[in-house]
Amino acid sequence: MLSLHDTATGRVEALELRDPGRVSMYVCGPTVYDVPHLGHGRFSLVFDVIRRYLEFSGLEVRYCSNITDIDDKIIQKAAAEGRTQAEVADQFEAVWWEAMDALGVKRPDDTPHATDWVPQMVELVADLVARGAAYETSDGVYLSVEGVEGYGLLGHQSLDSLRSGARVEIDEEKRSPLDFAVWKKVKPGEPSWEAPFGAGRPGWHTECVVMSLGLLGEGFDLHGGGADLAFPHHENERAQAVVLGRAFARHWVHNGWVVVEGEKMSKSLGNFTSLTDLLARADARAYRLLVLRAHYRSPIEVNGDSVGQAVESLERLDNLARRLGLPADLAGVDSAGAVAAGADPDALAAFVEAMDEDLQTARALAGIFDLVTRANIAADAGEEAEATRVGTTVAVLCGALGLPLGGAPDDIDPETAALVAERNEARTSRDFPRADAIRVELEARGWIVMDGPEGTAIHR
RNA sequence: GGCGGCGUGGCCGAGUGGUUUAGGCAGGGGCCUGCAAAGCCCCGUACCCGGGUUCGAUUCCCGGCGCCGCCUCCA
Repeated sequence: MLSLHDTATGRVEALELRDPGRVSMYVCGPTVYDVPHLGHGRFSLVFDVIRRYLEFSGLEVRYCSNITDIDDKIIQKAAAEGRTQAEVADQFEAVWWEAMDALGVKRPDDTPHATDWVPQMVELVADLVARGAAYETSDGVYLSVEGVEGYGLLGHQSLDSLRSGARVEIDEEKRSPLDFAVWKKVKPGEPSWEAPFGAGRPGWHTECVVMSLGLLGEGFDLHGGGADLAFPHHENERAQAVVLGRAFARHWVHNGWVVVEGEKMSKSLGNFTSLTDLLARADARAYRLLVLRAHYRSPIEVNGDSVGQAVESLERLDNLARRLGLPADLAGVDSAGAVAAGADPDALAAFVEAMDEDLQTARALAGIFDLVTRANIAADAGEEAEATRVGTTVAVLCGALGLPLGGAPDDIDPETAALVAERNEARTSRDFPRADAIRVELEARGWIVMDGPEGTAIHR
């Protein structure tokens, strides 16, 4: 069974499930006000890999990830561009899914939108007020964190130290600077919903409590997101659930940053790269490989060099697939089916061991590359059955990680095919100057030429 | 100020109290090849600094130095 580092306890813990055999996970999705950046790509890939690995392990997974489609930034953007909040949100949500599809991130089972859950949020806020845990001010409704048991669990801070370090601006009406808005009263020109405590819109921290509990139920298994969401976002979600006496996430998982020259990548620093740009420039699998190569909680450096290195190492995988004619995608195969599909049981066990231990994808990947070497050795020796067996293992394990293999045969136009045939003739008749000239010609047309015992093969 | 993380060979990036090595990329040498490409083999004597624990530390402890993050509705 998979163990993961739990932000709440600070330790690696076995994932103990609410319902044996079934996993419910909620991952905080994007606020759709702009194109996604590399950080969004990383968390999506990390949790996609967790999800896929759980499925590979034979568990039934319900994966839920929200779209925040009402928020200050969306409203600001809409106002600046003379559009509605919904238009802005729709536009960037479309961009989001396009990027996710390109990355090979499986679609979540549920993609709740905040604006579809407002009545439930109003109900929750009313409940918080009725319990005396939240109070109304002139601009909204705030949750009082003072009485919340265990507040600071995810931030690993006591209430006192949080209070002393608080950098939020002073709001005279708030009882504590740490209190957060569960409802924001409408300002002129803003979209709003009716509520007993005044028209307005929900605070960010409220949507995820309502939607996660609403879709996955109390005590769902895993709640995740980027490391900066642990505090205050997740802390505040948890605070609401605690006040309501509702069991919340059993495990908390957060992934590390994408960094640029050692610094956290963020929009405020202006050092972010859009995911869309990266995907336009490089094989999307390269980013997944880059993410898998590092531990999910470590920072990763993403730049032209590191992406380039990943692209090169992808070649090694694709070359094997091409050589052995491996299937591109065995993603549907789980660990039980892997051996039946022809995978090596020992390699499979090593993979599972690495992954189970807090998702050591780097170690798992190293194992896969060792298999690539083994498969090539077997193929060199003419041991076809062994080569296929080991190669199939590579395909299965890559499939488990959501990393499809390339190397599928390319369509070759008739003119190029004629050149290849001519080159084969030239080589057979040992007319090497002619053969070399044709190779140059083929390469100029973007083909990679490989001569084998059975003649010339070309790809890409 | 509080809390947390990191510092590994040319680069990216794992891991471990000690035998033989993470892995990838790049580089050098060799095999194979008509020549290449791909593939295979070998190589460069890596663990920020100073103490301590230990038979032995890159790995544990303490202290430095450097870098980074969270404490703001940033993934």
